[in-house]
Amino acid sequence: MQASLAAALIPASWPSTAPSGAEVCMSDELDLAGPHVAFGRDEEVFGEGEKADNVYKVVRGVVRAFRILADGRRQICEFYLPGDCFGLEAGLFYRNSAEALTDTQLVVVRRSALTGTAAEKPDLARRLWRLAVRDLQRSQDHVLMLGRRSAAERVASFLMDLARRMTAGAVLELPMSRLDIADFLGLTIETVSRTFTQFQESGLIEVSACRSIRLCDRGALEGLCE
Amino acid sequence: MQASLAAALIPASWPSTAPSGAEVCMSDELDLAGPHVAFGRDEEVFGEGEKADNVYKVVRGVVRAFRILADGRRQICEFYLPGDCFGLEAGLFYRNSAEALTDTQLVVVRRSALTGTAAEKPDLARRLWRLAVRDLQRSQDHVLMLGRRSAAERVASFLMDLARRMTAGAVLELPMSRLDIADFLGLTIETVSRTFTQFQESGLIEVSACRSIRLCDRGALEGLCE
DNA sequence: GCGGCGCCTTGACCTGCGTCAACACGCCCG
DNA sequence: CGGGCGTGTTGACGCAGGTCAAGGCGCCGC
Repeated sequence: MQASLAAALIPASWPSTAPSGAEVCMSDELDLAGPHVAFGRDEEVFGEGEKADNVYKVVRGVVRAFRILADGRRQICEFYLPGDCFGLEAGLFYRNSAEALTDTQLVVVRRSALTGTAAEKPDLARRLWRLAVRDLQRSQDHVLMLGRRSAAERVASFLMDLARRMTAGAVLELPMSRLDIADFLGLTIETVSRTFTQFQESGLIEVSACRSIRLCDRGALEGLCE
Repeated sequence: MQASLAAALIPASWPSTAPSGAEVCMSDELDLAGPHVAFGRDEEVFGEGEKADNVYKVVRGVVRAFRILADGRRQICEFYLPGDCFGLEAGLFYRNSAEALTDTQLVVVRRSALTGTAAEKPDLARRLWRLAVRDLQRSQDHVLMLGRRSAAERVASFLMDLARRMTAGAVLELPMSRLDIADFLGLTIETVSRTFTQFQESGLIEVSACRSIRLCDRGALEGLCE
């Protein structure tokens, strides 16, 4: 795909022992610098089981990470938005597949460049760790949602999470299809669609184009997230 | 709960750049040394939202980590078995609660002892990272299971995972109740119970006492895990 | 021994979501 | 302009798993 990459690592100041502000601050824990690589709509970035040689950071566009069962059932684990890093594995191989949702630009860095310098740069090592822990927290939120929430609650959580991460104004532009949403939420497209219209009938949202959602009653939506 | 703790960190050799053997090797990535603390059945180790001052490692017994929704719905994120570490957070606070299932002994280490030395010990930093990444992988497996698998598949996966981690012989001694299993698998106790009897009727397992499960047909069980 | 309490199982019934199918609405291309 | 295709919506129906309720079984204390 892409040949050898010169990767520079830009360190930044880091609080030593005490962790910084309580919760998830999504952006820029890991400042990767390297060549930008473009991926087209639905293009594979890497596949499950491939050798995990590269680490990525989204510059523009959106990426889905997912796993597929033998019979074709798909579960999307995460959507990566601009600023998010992904592809850093503990083992030799990628455990998920990753595809661009839309035309996407990624920074690509050789994994060896990271793990190599991590030994000398404690700062970097700590960041890698925090990156992983934050992903873990998001994944555990996902577990809670899939295990114990109703369809309506899942859709509401999804919209609010996306709105927060995309720092949208009143109107949220969904970068993904109903199928992607369904596969993220452990539902079917029909249920997602019905939930949207049901939200619209209740005045929680307004679906102008099917990818443009106006969040009319954020309070009620928050309420559904618990 | 427990007073000030002297914590020693025992380093161990670590391959530098290349990651070791492909997949999850559960044990002893983090060698924590410190005082042992005992917890009784259903005793809380820490609660969601508390200050995350300690890190734990299971010596004996089992711990559940979980989150509870406002209306009481509970989702267990993970069971920690002997050798597993838990409670290491990126933020200031625990994001899950943790309770001992049975009488349990834990090694307790001050978090500051870890994060402090991590800066000087790249080895340790790398281990912290791998620990987090492995938890992440387990959590993503969990997501796949909750999002896309049937009740029977979930129960089968659960049994096989537990059998592997507990290195059981033919008979698996469940350390947890049906309710715990249900809350881990996103099901109800009734469904878990029915699935067990259905497995028994199909000859996959044999339930001698209700916590003792003989795995009669591992092949078939594996088949259900995909 | 016996009553009470946890935990588990089982049955009958219900419902939220999946399944299947039809149709609507762009959008592209001829 | 019209047909085809991809995507989304809607409706009718079915079913996996939830809910509710009853009862069994082991264990403990008296």
